[in-house]
Amino acid sequence: MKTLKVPEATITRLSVYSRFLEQLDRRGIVTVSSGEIAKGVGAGPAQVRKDLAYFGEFGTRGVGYNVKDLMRYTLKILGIDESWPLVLVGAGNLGFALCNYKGFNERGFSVVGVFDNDINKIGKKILDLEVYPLENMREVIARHNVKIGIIAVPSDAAQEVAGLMVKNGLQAILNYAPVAINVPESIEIRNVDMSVKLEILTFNLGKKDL
Amino acid sequence: MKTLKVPEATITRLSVYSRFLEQLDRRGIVTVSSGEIAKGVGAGPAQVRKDLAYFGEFGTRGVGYNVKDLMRYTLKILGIDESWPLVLVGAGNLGFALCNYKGFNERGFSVVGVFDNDINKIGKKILDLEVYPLENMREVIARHNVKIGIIAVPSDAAQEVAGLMVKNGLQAILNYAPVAINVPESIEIRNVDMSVKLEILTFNLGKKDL
DNA sequence: GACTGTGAAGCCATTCACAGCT
DNA sequence: AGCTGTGAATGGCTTCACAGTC
Repeated sequence: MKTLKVPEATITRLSVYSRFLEQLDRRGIVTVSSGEIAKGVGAGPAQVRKDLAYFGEFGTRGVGYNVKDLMRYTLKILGIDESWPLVLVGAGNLGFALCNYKGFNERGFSVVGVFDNDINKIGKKILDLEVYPLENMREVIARHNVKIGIIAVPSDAAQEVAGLMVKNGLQAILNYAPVAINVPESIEIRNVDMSVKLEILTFNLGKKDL
Repeated sequence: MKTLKVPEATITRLSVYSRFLEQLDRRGIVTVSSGEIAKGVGAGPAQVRKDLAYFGEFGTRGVGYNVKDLMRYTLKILGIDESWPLVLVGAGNLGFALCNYKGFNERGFSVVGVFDNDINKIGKKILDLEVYPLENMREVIARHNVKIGIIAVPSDAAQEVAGLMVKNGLQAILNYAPVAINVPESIEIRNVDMSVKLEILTFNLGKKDL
């Protein structure tokens, strides 16, 4: 195993393989081949093997991969073999939904603090979490040792919130506001644009009536 | 302008450019250069020009692009110069949030029907929309001439729902269930995996403590 | 015989660099 | 002079094909 730069596309697929393996495991399946994984997630068999090869040799030639083991390896690689506390800023519809989203919990994420600067939202409850003013963020981050923040505020507030997150010591940000954000090099940041995939669909539908 | 195959990455960026141009337009900015767009969305200037070049020549050499015109072109290319009705299956947390998500409306999408097979959810209201049983989907699709469906149900129900959507005449599906779905070649389908980007963050955070 | 792991080849997207226009 | 549009060069991801192993 050599450690070269891993393509982000590989990480993305690894996350998908990982969930697929969990399904197989739940169904009691013990062994799986790269071809079966490929079919299950919509990729090529060589792609699956190449992706895994970035991190080691997990299979047995002539046999395949042990489902439970490979599942654990993928979780380990992705860094979700332990749980991650999150803070979330923006208690609007989207923020509310993200807090309640079970898929995060299933993958080891849990929102431990929700913040907003809207006086009407502060004090409201989301499940068992109370919405706090932004001033409380620093304390919650310290108490739970939070590293990742989620931005779910309108575009015009996103940069300011990001700055605050960095100042409060967060190391990674997931930004749901459809706007580019500036943060120091050392901060990991990814944008989630909710409508991009819909627009890929409309683009492709449009091509068809030519 | 030659019509070669457009990379999906280009469409993705086009969607982002488009939103950035809307912001500029709202701020009253008339002209913009590829470099300014690049800076605003976090890309390279050559990338911006190359992406646009797939669809025509929209700029003026020595000057740049007219913001309003380019904005309209991008919307047209993406197919969202007119509005798209959507149906959504799954009235859980995620479905609820997607229905209420303003970002979709701002880009010309509107959910015209919400469906679920859970007797406890049927009849509930999401804004002014009532949750209907799946049997009503066909009629709503026909009445509003819907082409795109959103799946927001648990993984184990996703394939079945997709089949029903295809049977009812939908041409494109956006799948929020973290599972691969089989549909005929002619159907456009994209998966949205909510936790992938979080896992990219945890992967990258993990690499740092080596 | 079956399936993994991997160097090499092929392919596609991004970046460069400059001609062309205003 | 400044910025676009684009062929050429680069770089990187994916696919192929086969040697290696069970």
